[in-house]
Amino acid sequence: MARPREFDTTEALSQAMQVFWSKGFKATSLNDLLDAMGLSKSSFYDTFGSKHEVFLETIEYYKKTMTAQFSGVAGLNSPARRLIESLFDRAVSRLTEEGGQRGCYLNNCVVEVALHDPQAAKLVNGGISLMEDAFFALVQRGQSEGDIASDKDPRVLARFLTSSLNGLLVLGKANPDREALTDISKTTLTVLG
Amino acid sequence: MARPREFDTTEALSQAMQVFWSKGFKATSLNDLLDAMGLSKSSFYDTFGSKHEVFLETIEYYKKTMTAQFSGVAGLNSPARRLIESLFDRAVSRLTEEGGQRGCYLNNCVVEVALHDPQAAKLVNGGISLMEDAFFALVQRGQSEGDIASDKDPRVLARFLTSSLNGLLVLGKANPDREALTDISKTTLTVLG
DNA sequence: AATATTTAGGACCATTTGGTCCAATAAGAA
DNA sequence: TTCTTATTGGACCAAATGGTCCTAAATATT
Repeated sequence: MARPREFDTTEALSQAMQVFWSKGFKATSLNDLLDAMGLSKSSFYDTFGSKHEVFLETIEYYKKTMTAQFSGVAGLNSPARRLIESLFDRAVSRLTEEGGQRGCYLNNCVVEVALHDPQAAKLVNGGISLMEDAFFALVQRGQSEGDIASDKDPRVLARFLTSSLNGLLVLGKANPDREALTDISKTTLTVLG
Repeated sequence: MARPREFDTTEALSQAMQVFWSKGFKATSLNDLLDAMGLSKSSFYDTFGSKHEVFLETIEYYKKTMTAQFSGVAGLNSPARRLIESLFDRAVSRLTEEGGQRGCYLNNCVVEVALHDPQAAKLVNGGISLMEDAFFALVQRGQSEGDIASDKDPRVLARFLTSSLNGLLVLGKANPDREALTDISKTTLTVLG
């Protein structure tokens, strides 16, 4: 029919997410977005509608990629307990790398907008549920593999792990002290039995 | 000498904090502040200098009041372990109350601003240290009272509790589900032995 | 070649932003 | 009473905000 789109929508979305992730929603200006996405104003509004709409889409996008990553990890043959440990290890490593203090995107979104942006809140909540569910599956597997105490409710453990990981990410954002973060991470994992 | 100040600086600061706490730094406009503080623009700038300066002052203010609260709690004769438990219980209660989802002010500040506002970051970090120290003192007391496992490093436990409380507050902000939060809280406390 | 549509770029918009400054007034201290 | 200072309120500011709209060029399909 006509001239096809020159840019990759998904790629643009991914770039938008990076900016929101680093600066937050409010602190990200339209120009920040256009620069990062490499779009003209017209293309931007034609394709995405508004700043807020892109924002919502980046949350969805994050959920998709995070889920993919998680189920990638969960699919490995390593014992589930090891996988859980490595998730925490990786969080600590990332936090102590240069520029690795952005934390979890969902986490950031919760804190900044959950109270005043019901649409975003709903999406973010869905994302956190996915996280919890991923932990749940891993915990169950760990229990059947004998590496995680079987007398504990896997749902409870999953919630605990989700909360702990978020706490770790916040604290690491505030102060990326490898020793302290490792302490926290190890202590958390002792709960698995 | 001359006409005395009509408003209470501390009270105004407290009101400013409430707004920042609810809306975040960026999303709080000057008018929001003036309304909440009950000040005219002139008084505001005469007394506080700028939006950013008030913001920094509210963090200091929060630290002061939080420390007072904490050491108030720590000074009670109840067993230290009970006090720790009640801190978590209270967090859960607050989160499940109507309008109680603002979380921890320091936590919010970390997430929104730590990466781009070094001054705020420093203050917030100090606040988190105070929190950790308060937990540290309580853990030590709990250990000497025999209610907390003595074979565990109190510093490590203090860090763990700080992280956990922050995680709890974030998750509660996202989804104030009493059952889930209680699960998390209880699981956290099992670590104390 | 004609048509359809995306592209970039910029003009344009009203609103809001944080902030300065001034004038009039109010009230305590000397 | 006089002096000093705080108060309010509003005029004023430049810059940035998110967003609309239009034009002209580019690029595909038919």
